Formats: sequence, C-alpha cells, structure tokens
Amino acid sequence: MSDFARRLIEWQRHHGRHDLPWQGGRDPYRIWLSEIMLQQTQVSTVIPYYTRFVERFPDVAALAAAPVDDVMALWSGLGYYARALNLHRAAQLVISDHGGVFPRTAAQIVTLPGIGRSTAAAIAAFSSDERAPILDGNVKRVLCRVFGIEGFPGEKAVESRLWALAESLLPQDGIGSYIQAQMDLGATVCTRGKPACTRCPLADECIARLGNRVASLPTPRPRKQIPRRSVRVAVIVDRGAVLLERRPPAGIWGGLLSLPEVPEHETEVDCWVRDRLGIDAGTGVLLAPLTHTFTHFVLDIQPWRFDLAAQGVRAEEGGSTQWLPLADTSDAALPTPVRSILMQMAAPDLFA
DNA sequence: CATGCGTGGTT
DNA sequence: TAACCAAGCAT
Repeated sequence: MSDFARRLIEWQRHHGRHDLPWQGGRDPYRIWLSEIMLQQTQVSTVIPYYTRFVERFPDVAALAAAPVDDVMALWSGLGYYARALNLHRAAQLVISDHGGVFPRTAAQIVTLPGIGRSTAAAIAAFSSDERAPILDGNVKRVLCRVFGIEGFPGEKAVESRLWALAESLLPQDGIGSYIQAQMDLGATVCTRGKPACTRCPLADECIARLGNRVASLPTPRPRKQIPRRSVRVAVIVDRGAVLLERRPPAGIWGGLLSLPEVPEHETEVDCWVRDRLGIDAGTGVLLAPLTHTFTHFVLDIQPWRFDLAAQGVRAEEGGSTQWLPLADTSDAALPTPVRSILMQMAAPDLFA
C-alpha cells in the first residue's frame, strides 16, 4: 500500500467523521442519495434535506413510485434541480431495469442518470468495497497540493493526470475508509482558505507545503466576468392563491414551479398579463425588486403584482399553469427567490 | 471540450 | 464587498 493511503486511513480512524446521518450503513440507496445531495453542496446544508428525504422516501421503490412534484418539493432550496429529476428517473430505472435492486458495481451504477465516474466509485466503495478512485473537489485539492500539480483542475489535461494519480494511489484494502479519509481531509484539514497543515498527516511530504505554495495551489479557475440579467415576473393573486407556471426540465430552475416570466420583448406588463389571461387584470403594482446570485450570472427580479379579486374578475388554470394557495408556499417546489416573494406576501408581518 | 446549472458560506 | 466555490454531471 502506498504511504499516502496508509497515512490517510490511519488519520481517518482517529480524526475523520464517523457520525454523519448517511454513515454507518451499507444501503446503496441511502449512500446514493447522500452522494447526489452532496454534489457541489456542503455537508451542513445537506443534512436537513437528507433527513426529510429518507423519512418520506425510505427506499428506492418509494422514490420511484412518488409523483415527481413531491420529489421536487423536498429538493426545493437545495439547488441544481436536474439532480432531483435525474434521481427520480434513476429510481424508476432501478425498478424497471434492475428488478428493484440498486446495482452494486461502479460500471452498472455509472449508467444511471446523474451519476458520473466519481459518484459511482463512491457509492460502490461505500456499499460494496469496490476498489475505484473518486475525484471530487476535495481530492483534487489534496492531490494538487501534495504532489505540486499546476494548472486549473477543471482543465482536461490536468484532470486526466489527477485521475491517473488517484488510480495509482488506491490501497488494496480498506477502500471505504480511504475514500472517506480523502473527503474528510479535504473538508476539515486541507481546506481551500486556511488549511490546517499542522494537523495534516501528509504535511511532511506535501510539495505545496514544503515550497510554501499552499495558497497558490490548486491553480484557481481562470477569471471570467459573469453577466447580469433582469427579469419581470407576474404575481397574479386571486382570493389568496397565486398563479404559477411549471418550468421546463432543462435550464434554470428546471422542473420547479415559478412565477410567470414576462418576455423580454414585451414593453407593457399590464397588456401582456391581460392578453395571457384573456381578461383585464387591471394595473400591476411593482413590489420590492430583489437580486439573486447564481454561479454564472446575477439576476435582478422585478415582481409585478396583480390582484384579480380587486378587479372583480377570475381566471382559470390550465396547461402548464396552476394556482397555489399562499398558505401552501412552504411545501411547494419553488426556487428560493420565488419562495421568498410568496412567503413575504403570505405573512408580511414577519418581514417588517 | 467549455459551458450551464443553485444556494449558502467564507474571506 | 465582491469574488470564489463546495462530496459533479450532462450536453
């Protein structure tokens, strides 16, 4: 076994994390769920979502049988909603193509939607002791520092080199502890900001540490200016319910319910709402605008409120739209800023 | 192969 | 404050 792996496994025994909600069992379903939720998401954020999710969907059959909107509602607020759509789809594939039994090998697991090479390896390692490397953000950071690897890890050539290195370092035994050790070291010791090198079991052989380059490795992503966009949304209220629209599965907030978006080219919100509903909804009122920041752009949202009851008119739902009672806001599959707007309307006192 | 995809925490 | 990005994957 490489000295690298030996040191990590030994470190994990005493200093790793052993009591996270998804640890301690070998149920591939729960391990899978945790790995998907943890993609690009921190442990402390995931825990309450994971707990609610396994309570509502205790096994893959329960998840497969659920309406997709129930799944989206439990995922609402966690982000990267394609993960939830893929999760639901994969559960149904496990039922239809694998006889309801979650596959055990990484080669089979990786064919399911939403599962790539790294996630498949982690699930196979934790549930079945399969010996396969992972390469998540933690592992990339540790490897770049310990072995002094230059170049942005998102770049193809650098990533290929990291995969090969990760493969070469795998221990023969104790794969589960080793994988967990890599994640734990990256998350608790070899962090991005201020790594705790004095507590690191690899400090004496770490090239970044020895060359005083910890702060400059791994090489950061090339800088790129992110665009700013502006959007007007219609908040159409009728007797305590608001009109929502199902967003298409691909693109931003895929599969979630959201406020109808006024097309860019429309000049008058009032006219657009009237033509869309087929009734005169009166004059809209601009509510407090809000700014929502994504990884890749900043969105300015201008909510225009229309109160149909005040106009003495009614509108029916149909197609991709539906009415949501404002009282049900907290249980619906909504993007975070939309939830924020509706919560404020449902209980304005709390936001005073 | 580069880009799109959420949200919240950290510095 | 604004930048940066965390248990990545799909296209």
